[in-house]
Amino acid sequence: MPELPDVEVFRQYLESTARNQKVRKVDVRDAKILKKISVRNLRAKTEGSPLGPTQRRGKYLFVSGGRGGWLVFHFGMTGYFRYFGSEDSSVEKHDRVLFHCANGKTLAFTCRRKLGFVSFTPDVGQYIENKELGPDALDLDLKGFEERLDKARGALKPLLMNQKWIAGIGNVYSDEILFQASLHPKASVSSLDGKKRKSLFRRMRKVLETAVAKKADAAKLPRSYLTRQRKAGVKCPKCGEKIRRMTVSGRSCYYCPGHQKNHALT
DNA sequence: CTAGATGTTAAGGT
DNA sequence: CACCTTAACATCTA
Repeated sequence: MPELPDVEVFRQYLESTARNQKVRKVDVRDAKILKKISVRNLRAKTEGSPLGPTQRRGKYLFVSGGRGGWLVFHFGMTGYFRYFGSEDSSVEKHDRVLFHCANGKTLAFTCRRKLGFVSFTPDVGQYIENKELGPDALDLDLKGFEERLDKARGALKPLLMNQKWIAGIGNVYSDEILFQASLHPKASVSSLDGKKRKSLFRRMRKVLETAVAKKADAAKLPRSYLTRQRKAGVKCPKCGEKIRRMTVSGRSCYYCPGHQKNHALT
């Protein structure tokens, strides 16, 4: 479920495992997972250098590959890292790129559906600019958030998921944030008064911080969280109403009709 | 067998 | 031009 909290956990995982390990050999098992770089070039840029430091912006993870620039990881819907020693584990079916390190261990970029990718950039700032990524959702203060709200229009859920507006929030956490803020996913930005705007910001931070602290594990989230049981028909942990499913901008959206009401008609 | 699943983005429409 | 929606991507599971 790679949204901001998941990617932050992947970042921390890499920092506590493969960080500073020199890459001995890069094994690209499926070249289609590479974006805008050839196998040959990736190897030339990465082999012989240590991994890290790391940097994250929204759902994008950047890992310094030494003097040549930065590895870029995007996890799509099913990506994650595995770090293993040849003894306790081995290569699995969906491992797409393997970073064999000098210490004998391997960092695998695993991605079942191949919607994620591995890329490379000489300049992180430039990469972010090209993608037009908005500020990281955990790197924005209330003032900055309100300034961006001033420029925004339309429904809240698609706005939260718009990576150019704010980076890191996806389908699951946008539902959770709106659930916690008691705002309807289709409520418009213009329907928010000052109090609701502030509440949305606070809940956004709280949800993302909590998710990171719980290692992005849905089962470990507080009982009051929608994400623990994100499906239609279950009882809302806040008000007891039945959780409902609807489609919002092409994605399935779960919400509680009991405490997330849309007062502004559209 | 079919529908749907956490993300991004190209393409088409308003 | 800006914004919104849909389809496509690849693969697995309910």
